[in-house]
Amino acid sequence: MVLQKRLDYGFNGYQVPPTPRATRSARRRGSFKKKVGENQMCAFDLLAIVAGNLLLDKESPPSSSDTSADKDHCMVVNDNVKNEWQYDEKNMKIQVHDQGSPARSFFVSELVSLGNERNHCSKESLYAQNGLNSGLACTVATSECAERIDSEMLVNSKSKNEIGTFAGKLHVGSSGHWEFDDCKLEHETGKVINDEPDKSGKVQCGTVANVCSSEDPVVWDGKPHALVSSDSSAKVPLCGNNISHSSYPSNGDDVSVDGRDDDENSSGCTHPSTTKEFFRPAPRVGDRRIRKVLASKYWKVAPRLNDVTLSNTDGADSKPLCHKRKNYYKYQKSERLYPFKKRKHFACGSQLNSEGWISNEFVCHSPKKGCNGDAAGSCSKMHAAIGASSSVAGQHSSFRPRHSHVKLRIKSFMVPELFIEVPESATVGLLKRTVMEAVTAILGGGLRVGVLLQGKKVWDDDKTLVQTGICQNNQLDALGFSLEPNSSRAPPSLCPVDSSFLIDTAQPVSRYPPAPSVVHQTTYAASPEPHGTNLGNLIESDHDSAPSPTDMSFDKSTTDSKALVPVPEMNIEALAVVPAHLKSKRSAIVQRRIRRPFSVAEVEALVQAVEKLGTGRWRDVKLRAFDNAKHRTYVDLKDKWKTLVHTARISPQQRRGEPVPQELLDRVLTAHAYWSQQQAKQQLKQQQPETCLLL
DNA sequence: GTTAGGG
DNA sequence: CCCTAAC
Repeated sequence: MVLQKRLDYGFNGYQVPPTPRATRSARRRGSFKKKVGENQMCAFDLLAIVAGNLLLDKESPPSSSDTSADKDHCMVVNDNVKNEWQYDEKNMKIQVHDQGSPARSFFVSELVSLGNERNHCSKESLYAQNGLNSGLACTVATSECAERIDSEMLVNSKSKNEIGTFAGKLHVGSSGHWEFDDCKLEHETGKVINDEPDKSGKVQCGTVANVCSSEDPVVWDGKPHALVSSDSSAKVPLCGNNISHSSYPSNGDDVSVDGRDDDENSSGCTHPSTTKEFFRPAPRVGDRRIRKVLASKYWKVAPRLNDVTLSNTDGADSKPLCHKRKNYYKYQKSERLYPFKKRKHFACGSQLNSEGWISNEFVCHSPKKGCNGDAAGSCSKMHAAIGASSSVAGQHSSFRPRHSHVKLRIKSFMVPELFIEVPESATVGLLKRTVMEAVTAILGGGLRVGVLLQGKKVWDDDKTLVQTGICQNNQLDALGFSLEPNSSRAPPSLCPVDSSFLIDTAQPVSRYPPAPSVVHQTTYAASPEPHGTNLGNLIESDHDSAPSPTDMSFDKSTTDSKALVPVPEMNIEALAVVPAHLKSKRSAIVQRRIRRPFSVAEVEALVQAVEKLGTGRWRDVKLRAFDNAKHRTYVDLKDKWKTLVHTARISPQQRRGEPVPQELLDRVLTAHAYWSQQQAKQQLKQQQPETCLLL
């Protein structure tokens, strides 16, 4: 049975994280200080800022809890915020009254919270093992909401597969930052704590973080909730890893950076989620209590190797972490997430449930039939609903009076279509996990933000908002953002998406030549040493990330006229399909590596190495020519040689992909023939003595 | 861990 | 690019 579902979160959108925060690295860079000034900010900056909400900073290792936080506690309870939130039902706002800072208001819609089953979190999930799966999104609930929440679900993180969702989105319409200084962590109790469970319409803020026990340590990655900050100041809202560390500059001028190194925290279950999501029960929604869930954690992918070491410098408690690390390596080795499998069953007729529920719909199985067309558009539906908001964040003007700021409010991001396949006998729990994995695959795949203006994609990152016209009010209405598979802009920890995808779809190939090969060729040309060279060194070590279109610098003369290009239909391939006939719960998540076509330079390097070393010594070839190309295994090289030989034998018309110079193909054939001959000779020599002995 | 070959 | 047998 194939289930196809499109997930809608809230208003078909990713949850907007209420609190833009800076990761430590971001704080180091001071990027959070960036403001959006229409006169100085270019499109790229805007992208970076938005992306900052979406992508986890790879460099930020999972942080531990802060001074006031007990390491062993998985639960973050923040009672600092209590009674400071005033929910304005009429306007669907939350007014924040903070000492020392002006009141801020947040648009609130629905709530999203995620309950993770504990064992899933700790044992079954690859993501968990990789620190991806950590805990709950925290929630802030009105008492009304709280009543609706199955307390068991929230309280007991061990519960089975409870994914409770209060779909919703949050609009943060302020420049303010939230600080949670007095968070306390409560071990093993994943309960939402309402400091003042009154029913007066006030909003309680309970933070549920990383619900897992210390025996099931999960590295909290500190991943911010995705999303969108409508913070008009547009400070890069990278998420701080630690709730207690989170110090969100409220004016962009001063950022307190906690110098503590969180990495030392090694006890399990450490990194509390800092996210808060405010919600109110969806009005007029009736009994829609549980909806889809997005946990912030899924916005982060595995940390880099050294990040994984996290916490572990003191050696204590290293065991679980080592375990985790091991898994992480495994994950690393298997490379990044990639669509689980090619879509053989494109959805023909997936529909959105108006409520955003997962409705299981049968999918037409027709393998090749033109479902592609339909599906192809789905990714482009990831566009964020955006509203130009002048109502929010008016405070900023006071900070930087010199520049007029562009104020944006991104209401939500839409989750792209998902295709899910589960056996009929699958349990609901499995279904939930499957969906979660699918979502994770997307989110974990790394996203970048595209900017659209009047339906057209703005490619030129260097243009200022003024130049692009984004700052104009009427244009703001036409401004949109899209989430797209990320590539180079993503931290390495984020899964790169097949570069060819970007090149093929999001980028007109003819106009913007694929960068990897460009890089290769230039580098290669730079050191035209003949034989004996380690060609691999000429090949950039890691082209995990192909430059995204936004990275490319073009001739200014051309970019000007092409700053706006039609939004290409996204390749549905970028979306994930979850095969749910899980052979085993673990292997279900193992994903195919992304396809990385060999560049001409790589082919040349390969040919040269094989000419020298011969076939059958792929490890040597790898070391010699591709030592720095981590993503090329010797098996890859062997396979490539295989295809090269095949390619050389077929007619040019039959060849596909980036054309390989005939000269190279000739060398391939020559070398292949030569080494085949050598091999035959070797075998003969070996057989000779044997036969002699036999005789 | 490598190699070879089928899928 | 994956998988796996064989070494």
